[in-house]
Amino acid sequence: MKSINWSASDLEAFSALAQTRHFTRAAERCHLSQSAFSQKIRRMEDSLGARLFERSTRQVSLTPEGEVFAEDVLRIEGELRQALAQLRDLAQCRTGRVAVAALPSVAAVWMPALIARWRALHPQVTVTLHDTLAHAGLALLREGRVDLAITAGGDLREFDTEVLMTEPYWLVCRADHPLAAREAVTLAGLVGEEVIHLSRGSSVRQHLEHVPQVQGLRASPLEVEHLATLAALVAQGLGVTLVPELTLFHFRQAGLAAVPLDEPSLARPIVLARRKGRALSAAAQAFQALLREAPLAVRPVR
Amino acid sequence: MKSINWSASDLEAFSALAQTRHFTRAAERCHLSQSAFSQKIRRMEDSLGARLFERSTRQVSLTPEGEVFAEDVLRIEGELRQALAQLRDLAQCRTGRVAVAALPSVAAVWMPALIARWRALHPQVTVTLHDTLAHAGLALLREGRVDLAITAGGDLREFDTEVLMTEPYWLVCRADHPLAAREAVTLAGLVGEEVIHLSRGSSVRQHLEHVPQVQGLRASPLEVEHLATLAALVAQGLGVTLVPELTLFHFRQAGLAAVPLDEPSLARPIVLARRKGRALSAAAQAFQALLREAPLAVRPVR
DNA sequence: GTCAATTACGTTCTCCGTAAGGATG
DNA sequence: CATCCTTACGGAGAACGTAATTGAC
Repeated sequence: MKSINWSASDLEAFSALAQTRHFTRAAERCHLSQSAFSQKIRRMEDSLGARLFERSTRQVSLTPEGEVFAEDVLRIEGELRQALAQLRDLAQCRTGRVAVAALPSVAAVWMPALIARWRALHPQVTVTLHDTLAHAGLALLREGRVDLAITAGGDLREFDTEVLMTEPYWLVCRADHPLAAREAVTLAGLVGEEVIHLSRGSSVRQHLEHVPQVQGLRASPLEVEHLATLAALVAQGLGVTLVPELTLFHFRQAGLAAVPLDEPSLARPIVLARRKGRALSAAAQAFQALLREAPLAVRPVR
Repeated sequence: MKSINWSASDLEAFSALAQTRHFTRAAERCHLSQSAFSQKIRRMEDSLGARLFERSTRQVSLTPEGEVFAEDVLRIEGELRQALAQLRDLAQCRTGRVAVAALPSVAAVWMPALIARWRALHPQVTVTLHDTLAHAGLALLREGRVDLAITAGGDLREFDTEVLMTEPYWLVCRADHPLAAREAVTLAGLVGEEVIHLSRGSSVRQHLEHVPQVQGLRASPLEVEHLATLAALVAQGLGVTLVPELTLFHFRQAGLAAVPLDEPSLARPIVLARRKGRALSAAAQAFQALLREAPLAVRPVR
């Protein structure tokens, strides 16, 4: 009546015998010798203090207790199998979900191709993309609503971070502007230009405000919330503007020109943030790996 | 990444660590050395190809995959425990049910005390008692509606049988009948008496019809279905009757007397019948054991 | 420096396979 | 007598414990 350590193979052996009602065939199904199989069943019965099978040398059948047990075992076996399979699938990114928050510019320029690659690699893993401003993205991360946040600047001390890429700025001006034809410009070359800024809530503006040389430029009294508006103002000839590379797609229109700003100090870091002390899911790890190689593939041109 | 044979102790170890988040304490809970415990967890992770826990030497926490698995494991562990417990309970007659069919006389005379003993021994095991005539009882047995049938005679070839007791017959007559005072009578001593029989459907009558000496007696033209009617007819002085011992309780009334019939050949066997080739449940086995000793305790007196 | 998890290594013990035994039709 | 389950016995490998090692705070 000694207690044994019930294992999946025990359950399997039991249900094989319950179904076949034949030791030899059940043993084959379990890839065991008939003798070992017999011992296995015997050990189970001993540990329970109950016969599970009624056997003569010619006939094997379940006892009433065995029948009750058979139902339970069949169910439990399936659940265990399913739990293990689910775990394997999660670990191998054959199923699961990953949620990412990204700045709108990142979401619009960088993510689409990346998500396309992701879907090719892991078609069964759901990706949820939140295109949010920096603050909102970090809030989602803090609450655990997303696994990863891609942001720029801000107070990131509560998170684990890594810089994915540093994003250069570009000058945007009218196509007929004297600077439009230049290969590159510097901040010094912008003295006298009227610069239209985004409003103070934007991460771009916050970044620019920390750069003394930008403070030295002439700021337009105009301040807008949206890049589309900014493009229209510049197109109208009301000034020029400075924007990070990833936002350039807003300015690809007739009448506007973009010129690289040759100011390494101004490049803004695009940061990947994770919750501190929290392990990433396998899917999130895989997505992160993709993020790390992706910047190499992204080179927006003028 | 080698596959292991998942056992109950593995699930237990996992859930212990998931709850305590501390290897040393979880190992204690599982009665394992901390080292063995650590290896156990490692083997599980290896076999899954997935980390279940995120550990530093100071901090242990579940990975996202581990959390998913934890829910499953907790449920499965409980179900396995419950299935094993239920089986043990069934085997030890700590729960369960047993159904018995018995002749009305057996049910009325023998069963009540026996069931009382049963309930003292196995209070949680439900007993269903069907007090049926022989034919109906065997039908219930054949259909598997009862585990055991207690009957007398009939065609029992399709069942496994054993004789529980052989029941002597008694003469029942008026108290003022000449034979009433006798210590015992024989069939020969009944010549000339008018004997009232039960109707041909009863097992008693069928049994008596196979005894030549009874055929030699003078049969009353009266035939009744019920023993109570029979008692009334005898009390009225319309004849005497022959009944098995277990039915005597119907005749314990003023004006009637019962005299042992000293005819071993007439004793009718009370038979316990089981379905052939079917194992009995533990509860049914225990009930059967009680039945086997019970006849010794039953000695109805005059 | 202490606490806690991992690694190393020798040992124990479970479990399996081969082979002999026994029961049943 | 053939089939099929059980018992006997020896061996391989899994799992455990002690002890040394590594790592974090």
